[in-house]
Amino acid sequence: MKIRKRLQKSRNSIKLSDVATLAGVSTATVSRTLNSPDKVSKTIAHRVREAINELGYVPDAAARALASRRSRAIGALIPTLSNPIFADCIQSVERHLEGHGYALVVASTDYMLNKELRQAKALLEHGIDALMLTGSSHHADLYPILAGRKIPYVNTWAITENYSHPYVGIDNIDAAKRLTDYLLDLGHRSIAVISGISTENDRVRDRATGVRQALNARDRALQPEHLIEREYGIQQGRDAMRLLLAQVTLPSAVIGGNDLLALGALLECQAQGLRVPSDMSIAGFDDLDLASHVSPALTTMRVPTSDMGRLAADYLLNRLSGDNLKSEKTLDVELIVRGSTAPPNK
Amino acid sequence: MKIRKRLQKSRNSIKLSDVATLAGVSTATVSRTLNSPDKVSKTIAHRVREAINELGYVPDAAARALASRRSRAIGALIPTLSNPIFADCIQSVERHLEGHGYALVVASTDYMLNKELRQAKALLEHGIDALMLTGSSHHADLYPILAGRKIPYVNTWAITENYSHPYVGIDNIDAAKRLTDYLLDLGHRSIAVISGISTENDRVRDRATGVRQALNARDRALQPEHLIEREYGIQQGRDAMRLLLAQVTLPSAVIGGNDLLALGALLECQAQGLRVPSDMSIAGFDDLDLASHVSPALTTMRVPTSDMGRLAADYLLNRLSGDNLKSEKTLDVELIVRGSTAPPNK
DNA sequence: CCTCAATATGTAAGCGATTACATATAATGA
DNA sequence: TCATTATATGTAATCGCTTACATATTGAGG
Repeated sequence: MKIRKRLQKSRNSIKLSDVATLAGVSTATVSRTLNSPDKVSKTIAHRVREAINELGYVPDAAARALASRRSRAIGALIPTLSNPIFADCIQSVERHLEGHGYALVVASTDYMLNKELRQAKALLEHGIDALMLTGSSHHADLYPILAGRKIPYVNTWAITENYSHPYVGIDNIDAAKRLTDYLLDLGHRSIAVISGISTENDRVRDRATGVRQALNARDRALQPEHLIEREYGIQQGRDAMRLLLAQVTLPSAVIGGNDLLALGALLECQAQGLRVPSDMSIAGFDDLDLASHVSPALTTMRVPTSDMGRLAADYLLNRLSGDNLKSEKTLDVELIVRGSTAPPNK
Repeated sequence: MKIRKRLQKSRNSIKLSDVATLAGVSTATVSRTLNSPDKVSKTIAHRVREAINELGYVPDAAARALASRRSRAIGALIPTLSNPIFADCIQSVERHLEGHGYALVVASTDYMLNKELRQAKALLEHGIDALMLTGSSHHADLYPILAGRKIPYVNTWAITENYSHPYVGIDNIDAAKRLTDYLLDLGHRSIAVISGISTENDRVRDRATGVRQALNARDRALQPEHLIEREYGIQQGRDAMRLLLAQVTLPSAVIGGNDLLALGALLECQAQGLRVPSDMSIAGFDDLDLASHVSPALTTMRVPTSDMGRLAADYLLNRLSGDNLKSEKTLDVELIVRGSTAPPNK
């Protein structure tokens, strides 16, 4: 008589059938007490639960996933956790998923669509039930793959052209337009932008577009030399500002693609003896914690980072529990006026 | 004749046996080409790979996990992603796992050991192969559970007493001691600490301990009223500094439990007209990006956040691929002296 | 009492891989 | 040339659950 030896782990370990035996019921009943308690009588359910406790039974995720075809895990694709707005957003997602028994699998794209696709595939192979994406423009293969596997997904941080895909995001164009309008209303006529890297990044592009549209609406234009792209970071903001300040025609206001770039710009101005906001107005994006504490405090567009995470998570959870609704949630972005902006010096 | 209807997802979907049929080989061979290519002849492997491509086959993670008993997912438990040092660390972990085909499941503990235990259980139920922990003191039930399931784990951000558990971390006591020594060497005699919340947080406690030890070594003591605990945050740092400045005996130097607290302290000093560092020296912990850009730039202890993530990930990956080595890696913390500290005013 | 529907369990067939063991084939050495 | 090993495949038994369908039980209505 030969006995197959399996890996150690499985031995010893208590399985559902052990619980069933101890409770004197069938495996189906144990499974039901766990997954749809309403289908089991009080008395039996109680007995089963006692058996579970006595044995310290823990269900096997893989077996459960295989049989039920749901892994109870949700994937999130973000550019990088090193950007605090994404970290905060993901934190919010995790908090909400956790409460619903879902695990969060994160993967980062480094702002590259190719990597996004690769990571998406990896997440799918690892077995996620739904996927949260960043931005609205993706690799051409992405949506088809998701559709093929019928994986619910949602875009975040941006809205979707034609509302063709579910999203929970902000209107970056409009936000940038409003910020620019605010500066124009203050009297600024020459506005520069220190932008994030626009390559493969629709949010960044939209923000630049918004600035352009606002300027054009008043018969102005964004001068090519007044648009500088840099990776998000304080140092990069400083570098960019240095370039701007070295130009022949100085802007009177600068919009940072995010608060870090804006802060860098602010610091560089101060380092060069310019006074903010009297000599130079500076505005940012995101309203990081920082923004309100620097001096002068940063005028910025506040983005509801946590709300976005929560709503995106909620949407996916709803999809997974059957609701087949679409989601087209545009969240409000709030202009926070602080000390770093003022009318220009005449 | 009755045909069982299964959920939709499974139909249509291509499975390993389909590949086997198309390639004209057995399922075992397909599985082998995927998992141990060296055991398959070139020609057959090639044929199998062609079949895979032609069908667009993607392995089913759940089935694979059930049969092989490994999910190819690793869990990470951190206090919160909202603290950038953890976000950066996790980012680094993700980057390294990704390259090895492992997925990263994150869960946050909010600095609470109970929640840590709960989340650990949740992660285990979701089926992780290994677990990365934060800190070295955990709920009493945690290690036994991990041991029971033979799950490799590693502590981070701290070292383990008696080297009783694998870790990749820093010696917080020593780091705080060195920072304090530096201030003492500058001539400071009255040093205050704005600490994180020490409850259930060994890193925070260790740092306070380090300060105490350094002071005691020079026959000084940390005055109770000179130790203030606050959550990590700029505003909290300001609040704490305000309290300190309202006291009868002012310290001449303040150590922040992290850079945010230190920065808050710095800003509050400046807001109250104190000059840093001449009137008050301020030092932080972590060396966030910020620290070097504020003015005066922050003296701080640099913690190798990304290295920690990478090394922790590496250790776990090694464990999973068989190496049964222990890990007791104490990473170096570097004192970065900048403008926010100076000898005290006489 | 009896019928019929609703409710509570049980039975056992998958889910889609991995892998121990058996078998066939090729390579090696005497 | 033949026995003896490697090397390559195939066969089929799991892995630990979920769930469709069958069966048993209970209760309500007539």
